[in-house]
Amino acid sequence: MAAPLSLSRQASSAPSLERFAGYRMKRAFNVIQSDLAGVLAPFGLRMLTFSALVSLVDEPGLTSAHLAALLDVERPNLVAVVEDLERRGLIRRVAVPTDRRARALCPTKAGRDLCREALGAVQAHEARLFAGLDKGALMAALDVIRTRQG
Amino acid sequence: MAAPLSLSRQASSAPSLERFAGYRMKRAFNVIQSDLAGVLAPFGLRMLTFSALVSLVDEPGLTSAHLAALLDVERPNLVAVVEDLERRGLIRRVAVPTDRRARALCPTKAGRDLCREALGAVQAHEARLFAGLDKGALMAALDVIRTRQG
DNA sequence: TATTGTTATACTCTATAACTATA
DNA sequence: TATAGTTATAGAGTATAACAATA
Repeated sequence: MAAPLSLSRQASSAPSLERFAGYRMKRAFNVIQSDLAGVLAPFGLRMLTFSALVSLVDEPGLTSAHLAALLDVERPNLVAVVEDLERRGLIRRVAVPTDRRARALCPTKAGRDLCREALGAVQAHEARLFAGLDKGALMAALDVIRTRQG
Repeated sequence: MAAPLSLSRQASSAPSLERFAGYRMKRAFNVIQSDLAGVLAPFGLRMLTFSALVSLVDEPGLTSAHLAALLDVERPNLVAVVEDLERRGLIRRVAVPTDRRARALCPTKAGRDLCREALGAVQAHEARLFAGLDKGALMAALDVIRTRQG
């Protein structure tokens, strides 16, 4: 595939777009995301469902609202996720004695088991993806960016 | 907002999710993306439109298919983008003598001007966002990830 | 046969508005 | 009033299938 017209004024070896970390990040994140989707698919999990399950195994009893705040998504987006997890017997919705509106989300044994397996697969995936890279430094940089809204 | 049930078995100070670079990257990228959208909005540009315009200023005469390959998106997704850019007089579609199917996409003076202004705003934004960080190292790491599909 | 640009379409992700039942 | 969970909905973003014109 050659360029149809040679209108380029220079052999611009450093395209402007590539000078933006935001652009490179988007491209890198696309790779990670589609890769990760492939890793999670065999478990019947998508990224948000996986994140929710892991969070609930870490902190059993969270409500939907707490979970939404933790994962930084809006509450309505968790409805389908929680329903999916419950329908598959991975979590239970437990009545909260002190607040009849709320439902504590608790992982079942099956949920904890699936979570452990999926975590292992994701860990293996990241080990491959970040081999040779300073993952700690990368994560630290990402955290700085994350807390720099505005 | 206190946890409704104290079912947590431990004061798990390092949540499993946070151990994944993919998760941190998603969160960091969300910040960058919404931030960047705010920077580009005053110019009437969205991320993909901005990327397309910058690419065309860098390499005038690219066809839609070339642009799609360059930006790693499917061709149909550029139709609306190119139409938008042309309707606003930022690019022109020039007939290609050697291939009557293709149309060379060429930025106009207005397009180059808007591109320069938007590039400046995005650069300023990134300077703020990455202040104190080793942007070069971060970009290098992102590139390694990007080329590590599968 | 293959490719360009295009249409139509669909799916994912995620946000807002508004309802209900509680608080 | 405010909050928890939910419904309905909408808007990005992006992908696939298929078509007409051209190669």
